[in-house]
Amino acid sequence: MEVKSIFEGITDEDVAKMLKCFEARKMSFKKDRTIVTNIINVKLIGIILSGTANMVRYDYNGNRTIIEKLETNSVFGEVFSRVGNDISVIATSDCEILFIEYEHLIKRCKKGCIYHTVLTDNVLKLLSRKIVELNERLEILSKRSIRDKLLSYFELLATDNPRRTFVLPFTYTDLADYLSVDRSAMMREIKNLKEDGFITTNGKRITLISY
Amino acid sequence: MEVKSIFEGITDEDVAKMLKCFEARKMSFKKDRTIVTNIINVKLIGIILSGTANMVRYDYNGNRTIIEKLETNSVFGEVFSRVGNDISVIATSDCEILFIEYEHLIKRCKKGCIYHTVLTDNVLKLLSRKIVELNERLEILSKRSIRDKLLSYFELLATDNPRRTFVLPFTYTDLADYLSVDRSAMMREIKNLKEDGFITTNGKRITLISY
DNA sequence: AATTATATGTTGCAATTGCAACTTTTTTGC
DNA sequence: GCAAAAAAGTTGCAATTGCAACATATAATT
Repeated sequence: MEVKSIFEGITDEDVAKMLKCFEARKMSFKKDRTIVTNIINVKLIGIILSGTANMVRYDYNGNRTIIEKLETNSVFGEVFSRVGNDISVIATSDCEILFIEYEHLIKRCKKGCIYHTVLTDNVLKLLSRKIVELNERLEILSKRSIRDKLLSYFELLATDNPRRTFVLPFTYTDLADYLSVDRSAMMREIKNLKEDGFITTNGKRITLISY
Repeated sequence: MEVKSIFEGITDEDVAKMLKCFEARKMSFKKDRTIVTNIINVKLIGIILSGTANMVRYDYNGNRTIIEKLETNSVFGEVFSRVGNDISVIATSDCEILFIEYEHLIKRCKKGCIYHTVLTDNVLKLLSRKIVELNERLEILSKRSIRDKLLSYFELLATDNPRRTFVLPFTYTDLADYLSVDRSAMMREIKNLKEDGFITTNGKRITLISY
């Protein structure tokens, strides 16, 4: 998840110049405050300089879906994340956000911003990475049972850890909203997975058991 | 869905030059043949020059998921579509596919391919568009009932049509695999939607009823 | 430290879904 | 135009899920 900044490979000095040219604006948000709503047609993108946030949607039944966890250097906005009129980004800790117009990022400007090529390459990589993440998410949501959703998400988290253990990046309540399932049904299924010997848990530390 | 070619804005002559430089390869596939399997770590991308294909996955239960419908000018490959070891692209009609190494698309080459900037912009747009599509898909799959999945997919298809009518781009069998639900349960729910006055159908032509 | 709020854990029950096993209709290939 | 294959349409039934309504544990706030 170590998202690199879109300014990777550009000196601080040059970044500062570009930001000025881009008319970038920095804003601060307290925990639990709404950073943006109704992302549709907003041509701004936001970069999280510090803090964390969730991108969420509430449907007409009042069900919350956590669309995406955003961390430092994460980027959000219409192009990067979502079209739709019911999406919000909510700070889950105190945040500093940098807003830039998307067009600036990809269009070469007339002024002296010579690093647009580097920037474009970085944006390309970021978009590719986003696509990979979205596909991972899709693979999980396309599973037909809560059990399979949990197992494929856990599998993803355990990847690259030989001990097949990991710490949930969510509360269990949030996990249910991330997997789009009922919380109590999910808890029941986690209990079943433990009883059936698929996992062991210790709070948010979960270990996948292999035979 | 009108996907523009990644070579949009470049003359045929120059495209031909670039393809040579890229060592692009054109291949033909008959209907129902497998175009690629196990996309993981394949740094090639494929462009559909003619015909249609589905990107599919079979899970260990034998359930098929249609990840994506691919049409003329659609692009697929690890960066554009999916990491994973169980994905295939299957021709749904006779197809011509152009294979190019991804690196060529985004790296400026030493030879005389002067249109890399245009190409990069096109790839950027394509990736953005893909992200939008993936998010639409995610919104559908995150719905908790078959009814809501159907309704939000239908809503998407009816968008921009004042008559709120559209033709399913799928067979009903495929639609079930696209929504990741059981086919017979889906058919039952479609019947319920008709009885409850949400939709009318005539074969694959469906009309959403508004009050 | 006490109070409040939030998260975790449980369970009965009703509704929804998936599965299996069919029939009927439509499409495809010869 | 006929036979075979695929798709569409149905239904009973068992399994899974969501909902509601709790109890308990943990974290946050004053």
